[in-house]
Formats: sequence, C-alpha cells, structure tokens
Amino acid sequence: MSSIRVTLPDGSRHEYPAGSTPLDVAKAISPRLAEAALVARVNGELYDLTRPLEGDSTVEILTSKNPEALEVYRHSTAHLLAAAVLELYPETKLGIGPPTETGFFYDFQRETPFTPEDLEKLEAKMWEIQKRNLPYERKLTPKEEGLAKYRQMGEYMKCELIDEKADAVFTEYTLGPNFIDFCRGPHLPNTSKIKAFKLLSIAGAYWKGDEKNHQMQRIYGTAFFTQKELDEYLKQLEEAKKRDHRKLGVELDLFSIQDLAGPGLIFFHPKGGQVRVLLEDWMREQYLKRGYSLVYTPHIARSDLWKTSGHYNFYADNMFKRMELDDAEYQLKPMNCPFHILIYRDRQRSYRDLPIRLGELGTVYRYERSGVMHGLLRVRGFTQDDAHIFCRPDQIEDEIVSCLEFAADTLKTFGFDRYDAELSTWDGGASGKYDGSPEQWALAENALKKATERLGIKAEIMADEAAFYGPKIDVKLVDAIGRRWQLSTVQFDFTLPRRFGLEYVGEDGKRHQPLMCHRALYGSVERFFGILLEHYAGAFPVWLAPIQVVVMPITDRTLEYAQRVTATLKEAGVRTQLDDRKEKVNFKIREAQLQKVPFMLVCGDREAADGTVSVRNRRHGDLGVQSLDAFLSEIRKLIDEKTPYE
RNA sequence: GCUGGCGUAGCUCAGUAGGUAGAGCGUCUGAUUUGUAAUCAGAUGGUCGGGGGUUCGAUUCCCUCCGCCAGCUCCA
Repeated sequence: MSSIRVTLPDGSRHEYPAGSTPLDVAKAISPRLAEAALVARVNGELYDLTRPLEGDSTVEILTSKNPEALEVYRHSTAHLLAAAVLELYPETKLGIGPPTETGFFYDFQRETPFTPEDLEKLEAKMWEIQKRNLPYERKLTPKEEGLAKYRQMGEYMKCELIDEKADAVFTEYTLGPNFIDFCRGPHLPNTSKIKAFKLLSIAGAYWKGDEKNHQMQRIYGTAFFTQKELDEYLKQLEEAKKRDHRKLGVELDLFSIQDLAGPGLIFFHPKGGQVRVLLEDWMREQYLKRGYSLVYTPHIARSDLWKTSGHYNFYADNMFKRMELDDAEYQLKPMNCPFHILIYRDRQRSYRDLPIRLGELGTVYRYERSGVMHGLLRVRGFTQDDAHIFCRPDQIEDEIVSCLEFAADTLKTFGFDRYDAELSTWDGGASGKYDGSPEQWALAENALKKATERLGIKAEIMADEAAFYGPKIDVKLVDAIGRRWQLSTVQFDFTLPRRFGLEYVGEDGKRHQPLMCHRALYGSVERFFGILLEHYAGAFPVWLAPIQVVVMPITDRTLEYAQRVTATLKEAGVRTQLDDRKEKVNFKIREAQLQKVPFMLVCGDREAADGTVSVRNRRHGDLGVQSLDAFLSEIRKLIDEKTPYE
C-alpha cells in the first residue's frame, strides 16, 4: 500500500503517499494554509501537523480560527514556560501544565519559591527559547523505558502520572535537546508559531488538587495568537479590576467588612442598605405574586434539630461552634430548610393543600475556612432568598417550570440578557453515594429536563454532579463584561422529607411523602449585590440607585428654589439629595458623577424664574432645561419600568 | 486551612542602609456667590496592623498573632 486516501472537510478526496502528514496535506491545498496551520483534526482526533497519517483519513487543518487551536497553542506555551524554568532553575521538578479557559499554567516543585521578578526573567527566557525556533517533537516511548528515564531525571511526579495514566507505549514531547515532557499532545509544530504571551501570577497549588498532597508553585500565564488580542485581554482584566465590587463598595460607601467584628461579616452602609432594601422588597413582592408564603424563622436551634436533619454530622465542618444554654446545645443555622420543614410538619397536610411554597429571606451562618472569604461573594453570614416547595408528584413539573420562569424574570429585571443552565444528575445509583430511590431520581430528573424543554432553556447535563440528596438545575448568568456567575438554583431533596417523616394525606386517604425542592434565585443577597455592583460597574439603574437625583443650587439666591425642587421630588418618592454646600457647580457635578448619581439638577436664577430645572445625566451629560413636572414624569417612568441602564 | 505577597493619616501612596514620618485627596476654619467633572488660603490628622524579642534606640531586623490580596482546597 503506497498511498492513502484523504477526505477534506469539503468532501473532496485526494491521494497522498503513505506516511504523509497533515502538513503535507495543507501544503498541497495552499502554501498559505500550510503557513497558517497550527494543528489538525484527523478522524476526529487532534494531530500534530507532523504526525504521519495512518491509513485513509478525514483531515481538517486547524488555524487560529479554531478554538481547539488556541488550546493547543496555550498548551505549547505552557511547555515553553516549563523549558524556560528548567533552563534557569534546573533543579525544578515538573508537575502538570495544561491550558485553561483563559490561558495556561504549569506547576513546579522547587525549594525556593518564585518571585514576581522571576516571572520577568522567565518571560525573557521564554522569548529567547522561542527565537531558537525549536520544534515540538512527538516521541513514542515504551512505558518501562520511559519510567526508568524519568526516574533517573528525578521527575517523580511524572513517574507517578505515567504509572497511572500511560499505556504500554505513551507519547512524549521534546522541545529542543534539553526538554522532554510526558504529554498526550498535540502541540504546535514549533516555537516560531508562538507570538504573544504573558506570565501573570504565582500561586500555590496542591499536587493533583488534593490538599493532603504537597503543595507546589503554580505559574499562571496567558497566550493569544496576536499581541493585539493579548492586549485586549489584559485591558479586560484591568476593566474587571476597576469594577471590583470591593473597590466600588468603598468608593461608593455601600458596605464594609470590619476587622473588629470579623472576616466574612458584612456591614451595609446607608447607601448599600438602600439598594439591598430594594432588592429584598422586589423579591418579597414577587414571592407574594407567585403564590409563595412568607415566613420568618429563628437564627439558632437546638442541636437535636440538626441531628434530625443530618447537618449535625454531615455539615458539622461548615457550622459555627455549638453553644450551651440551659443544659441544651444550640447551633446557628447554616440553612433554612429544617425550619421550613418544621412549619410544614406543624400540622397535618392534605393533598388539597399542596403545593405549599414557604419563602424567606433567611440569614444563615456558615463557617468558611479563613483563606476563602472574598468580599461579598464568599462570606460567613449571608441571607438567602430561600424557599421550599412541598408538592405531589403530579405537580412537580409545573412547579419547576414556574421556578425557572421566576429565575428568568429575575435575570431580565436586572439586565442580564444572557444565561444558561446546568442540569446535574446522578450516576444511576452505581456508586451508592446518592440518597433516594431510582424512581425518585427518575421522576425528578425527568421533571427538570421537561421543564427546561418546555421553556426552551438550553441545559447542559452534568452527569454525576448532583447533590447526594437530589438532582438540581443551576442557572449561570453572563454579566456585562462576559463573565459567568452561578446564580439561581433549584434542587430536589429526597433526604429531608424522609428524615423528618413528612407526609400528606392523599386522595386515597393514605399517607404519602411529599416531594420537596429547595430553590434560591439571588442565591445569596450579599453575593447578588456584589455581582450586580460589578455588572453595573457601580452605576445602578435609576430604580436601584441609592441616590437618584442631586439638586444643585448655583448660588444662595437659588437655594430656596432648590429646596422646593428637592421637597417636590422627595414627596414624589424620588430619592433626592440637596447639595447646598458653598461650592461651584463644577465641583458638585464632579462629585455626583463620581458617585454615579443618575441625575443632577442644576438650579440657577433662570430656572428659579421659570420653574424649570437644568438636567444632567451621568451618562449623557447636559440634557438642557426641562420643567420640573416633565423631569419628574420622565424619571418616574425610568423607575417604574426598571430601565436597566440610563 | 495551605503557598506566596502585603499591612505607613479617613482614602491613594511616598519614605527611613535602625535615630519615633511625608504628599495629594478628605476633614475643619476662613475667604470666594460661583452655569455642567476639582476656587484659594490656613489648620487638623499617624501608639507606621496587635503583641513579644534583638538593640542605647525598632515603623525598619527576628518571632508570633490578626487582617487583606493572588491562587489552591472548598463553596451561596
């Protein structure tokens, strides 16, 4: 057999000599394609351009236009980093170095830790190696031989990986004469293809992601096909930094975290408090509109409750320490569900009573390890917009649909147009780590699936990702600068109804166990507040802005008029502040702009004489003179319609 | 919790090869009556994160605790 047949994406077929490579195929198509080629897809599998084809194949040449090529590109950059590290610090041992969503990292084991200056040195070294124009060469090595080699090199982590993952013959990649790495590949043909990268940070990382293992130093970096794309990415990082909710929280005087009180505990200042009230009021209103009942439950309960619910054992690590009171033991609540269950269980329920939807803005406390707190996004005390739905099997699908509709409305209200969902299912019972019967799992998973279908929501199935007590749907939103955040969740729970012996009397006069699901839409009010803050970059829409209007008299002559304007707006329910300091308008405007106040009303002699206001919007600048009534009805509209931006 | 970095005035930051600190903004006082992003002048302000040690002397060096930041692990 001296030739092979290659099928191209357009369906055309060509003959090539046996042993041809994807690069040969690309060259035959066009020199320009051969130049742009980075990697190939051969019979569905990614191939190095120089890896010989084995028999008849379908071949697709991938260039910088294919997302897979970027992954390979970054993976190759990670190898370049490892090669640079070994040249500068030969005693270093290698961990793993994969591409990530935004770049790549490589883990290293070394006595002395890397410093930020090392990153610069390493970058320079990487460019130096890049210029050597070295090929990434694929080699096939028998397992035993390879093991012996890496053992001799002292690359004990590579040995461990080979031991676990390698076939009898495995692949490895060289980069120049001195670098070799156990790696599945594929890689770029050579370093000259790498055009733009940057090392970003150093961090600790556990070997194999297990905190029982030793910790290494991870170097993060990113790489793009062009310097321009890299610059854009770095700019986006800067942008993200600018809208960091922790920074905005201080600048806009919204909230704080006090050392004296403890980490992970949030203080909402007046302005943040105002926004939070609006968020909570909106949610409560929705609850009532949508057939939920509002309940209030305590913050602590006897340990007996937590023993019944199972938290005492299974959630102990996340709970605050127990306290002794009157010979009984109490604990702060980490979840609201047992309380809502007690309300359900307080009396006998008929099938006619169902569904019962108990909602609460319930504040819970969870012990988080000291290194994990993060602004408003990860805290030790937070308020969930929590609700528990108790229903019959025939009701469950409609319930899920209305939960998801509720979630979608919530997202829309806050100006999130893009979101998607993940449906986490069990493993079919294989491992025994899941609670609940196969029938229950089937019923629940089906209901979740059908509900997403009915609503036309695309839900990615995450097999074996469910909670042990039931399947769930998580909604992830995409914010103004493209970041994804996990927000709403709808989770089934087969465990708690059983543990608490929940029941209802059915049509048949017999006792049945109700289905129960947990759902939270904001998730945590604190976290949601933080996400919103970053989404809006601090410029809350008019309906949420803590201060909606600042009125600015120009001189003392117009102070009285400005006071009247302020009073009129306040009376109309517009959150208005009078800036009567003896300062220039420029100064007042600057300050209001920085505080991201939506509207500024300048009141001078002309306006006072005509009963008008000179309107300035934080985004659009000077909008000219308007009658106060006209302005009022305009802002009223923005508030009532909850216009997301303005 | 772990690895690394950091902690100086309300905020942003400078500084001291070990001799108890400085700017801008803010705050206060006075003057200025001002038209769409900073009026001027003066004053105020710090146990240099807490504690301990070394030293004649520590904000600086060492130890320890607390907190923050980037990650890891975990998670709403």
